[in-house]
Amino acid sequence: MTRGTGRGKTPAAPRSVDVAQVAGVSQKTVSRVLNGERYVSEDVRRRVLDAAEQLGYRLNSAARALASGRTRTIGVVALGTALYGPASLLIGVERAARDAGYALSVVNTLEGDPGGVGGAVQSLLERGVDGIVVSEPIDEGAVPLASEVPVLALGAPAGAGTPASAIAAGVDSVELARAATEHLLDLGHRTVHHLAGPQKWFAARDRQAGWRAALTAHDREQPAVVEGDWSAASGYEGGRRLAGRSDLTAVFAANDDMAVGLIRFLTEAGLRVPEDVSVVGFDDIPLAAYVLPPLTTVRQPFDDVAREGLRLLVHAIENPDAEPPAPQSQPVELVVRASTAPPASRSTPVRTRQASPNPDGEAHSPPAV
Amino acid sequence: MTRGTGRGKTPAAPRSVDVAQVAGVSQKTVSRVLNGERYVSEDVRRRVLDAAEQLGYRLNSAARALASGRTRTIGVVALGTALYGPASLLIGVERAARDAGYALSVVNTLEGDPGGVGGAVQSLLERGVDGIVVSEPIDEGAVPLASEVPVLALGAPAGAGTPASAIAAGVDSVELARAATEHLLDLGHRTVHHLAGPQKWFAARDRQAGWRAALTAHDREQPAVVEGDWSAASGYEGGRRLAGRSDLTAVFAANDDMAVGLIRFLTEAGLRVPEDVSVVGFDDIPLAAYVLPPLTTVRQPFDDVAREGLRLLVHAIENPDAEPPAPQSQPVELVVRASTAPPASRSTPVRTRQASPNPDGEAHSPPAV
DNA sequence: ATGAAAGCGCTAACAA
DNA sequence: TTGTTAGCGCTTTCAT
Repeated sequence: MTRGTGRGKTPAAPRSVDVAQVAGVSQKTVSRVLNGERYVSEDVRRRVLDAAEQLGYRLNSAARALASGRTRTIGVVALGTALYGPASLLIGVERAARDAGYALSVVNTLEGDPGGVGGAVQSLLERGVDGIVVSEPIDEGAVPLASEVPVLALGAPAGAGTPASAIAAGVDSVELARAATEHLLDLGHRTVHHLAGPQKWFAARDRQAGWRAALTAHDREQPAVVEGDWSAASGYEGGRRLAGRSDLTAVFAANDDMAVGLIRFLTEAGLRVPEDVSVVGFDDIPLAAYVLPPLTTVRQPFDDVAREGLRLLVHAIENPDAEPPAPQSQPVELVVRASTAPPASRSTPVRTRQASPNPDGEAHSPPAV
Repeated sequence: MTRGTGRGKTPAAPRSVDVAQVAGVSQKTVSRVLNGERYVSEDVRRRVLDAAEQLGYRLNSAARALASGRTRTIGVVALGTALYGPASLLIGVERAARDAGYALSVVNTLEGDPGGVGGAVQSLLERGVDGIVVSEPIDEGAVPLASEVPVLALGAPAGAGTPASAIAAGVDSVELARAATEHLLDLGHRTVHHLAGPQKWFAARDRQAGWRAALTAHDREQPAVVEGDWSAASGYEGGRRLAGRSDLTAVFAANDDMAVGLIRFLTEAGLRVPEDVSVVGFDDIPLAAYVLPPLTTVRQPFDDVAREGLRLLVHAIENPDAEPPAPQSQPVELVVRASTAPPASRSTPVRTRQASPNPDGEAHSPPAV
């Protein structure tokens, strides 16, 4: 195999030997400079860098990976959803990885795909990643997170379903959910209903647990939970199930999208938000402040979570033996807007309109503003 | 360097030679089987696969990449935003790449980072990617898309600013925007105002061009464009600038988020949507059907776009010389919901309320429902 | 249809 | 502080 030195179209990319030759040093020295190792004179360093620049040299990371056994790549197993939470986490992970000098290889698992996570992890290992991030894992029986590289479970509670070898990081969703629920209780509501996320998500369970904890702490009744799938559509449907309850004055929805769907249903059913029913969401999506009414919600510091998780992962990669550094907890931030109010303001219903049968409102019916 | 055969913790991963030995064939034959090459007897194939399974063999893709010069990896340069459009495109790209047998390496560029795209492309080339996708490129002077591998500009119009070597794919945003605008004209509005996206985005320019084309075709007046930054917040601000116009009965917003912010402002300003002002968005985000009023918008087939773009890219990677296959165009889909209506219905203003000074509505003001 | 040998471009160990 | 020598685990010629 001749390196296309002939007059082919591509003039063969320069290698580190070429740089070495131009700089008048050995190839190993070039390697030293490129890796920032110690014991290189400033003079030599300059010459090497100049030569590299002059030749337009670019490191071949496949060769480096083969020789070193490391790829400086972190694999991410994500869910392949454009939901605000997962998407934000992915962005945070990418940024943190890049800052730490790692590239990112992303594999999505279709939800419901059996063995999806396992297969994704396998393909990443084949790719030689140095570490793996499983973002927003869902609990589908045994998750095969055990592997020869460190694994970060982003959004899973430590211990729950994850093997001890895995690192866990995330916000304390339980605490956030509790804060959301208590906000409603503080406003004077007797109890708070819950529109939950799909229970195979750890995130959904945590939020439900936080809601339950708040009610328990205040010794309130715990209404039956209605479960959605995170979508606004399911929030709308959830509204249909909740609207009939006689003690419905406050709802904690497990995410903002469902809260929006819920509000739409309640509004169409003639219930005013927040006069008749208060609603709290979760996430603080960018639209939350601009829907009508502006949504009271709980902010998730996705960027901080991703950054913190990656710090732990990179530490585990680069110090295989050392104790993991102490995780830092993230601050709770409740954002109070206009979708919550004291229950007292239940006066006379203003409008009474039937909920439209088609949630899309494709028809030109007068809008509910 | 001894392959950790000593009694270290890790028992050294099996290599293809090991598989060959177990199967009783040469190492090259193992390679043949693994790559699905022809001329391997069914018997040998079986033996090799069994041996591989038995040993728990996993291909070392760094070695493969070094030897073959190909990584079977596609690099993606994305914008690092959780906006629905870019996020959806990324998901589509990942799926399509995986289906085609390619892994994905993702690099985000912070918007406003000078030379961001260039640097990202460099790092991907260093990583040895076989092709590059630049998602939702923005026009910041010369985009250095020229490179030794095929580049797909996803969301850029063919030709505009992209070198000839690049492949372009995307929806025909101009056509979609024209359709949105014509929907409003068809309803009887004399003209349509435009809340545009940031003009350095190709997507924003295309939508504006489509809007202008529709007005020109119908010989209508073209009101001054108000520019936002895609966010609901900027839509709200845009509303402040638009609300004073005397002929404001219809607005085409360049994306759904801005439309939502705009509607919020108009509502607070005492203008009803759609009775006083009709609003059309762009994207059809999942929430579009559930905000109040449900948003008339134009659907972008992100998944189709990504799939089609990747088809072209993979073709270019695997057939460097061949002509590119003909791109398929995507269907226009206008989703009519409740935020648009004929202008005639302008009757008597019902409420007249000042726009609140704080867009977040943190106060417990009665909601605008 | 299968095998032998060479080498991809780098880093790791050991010298000097 | 710098250089020498071996591989890393595959794919690629070229034989057979």
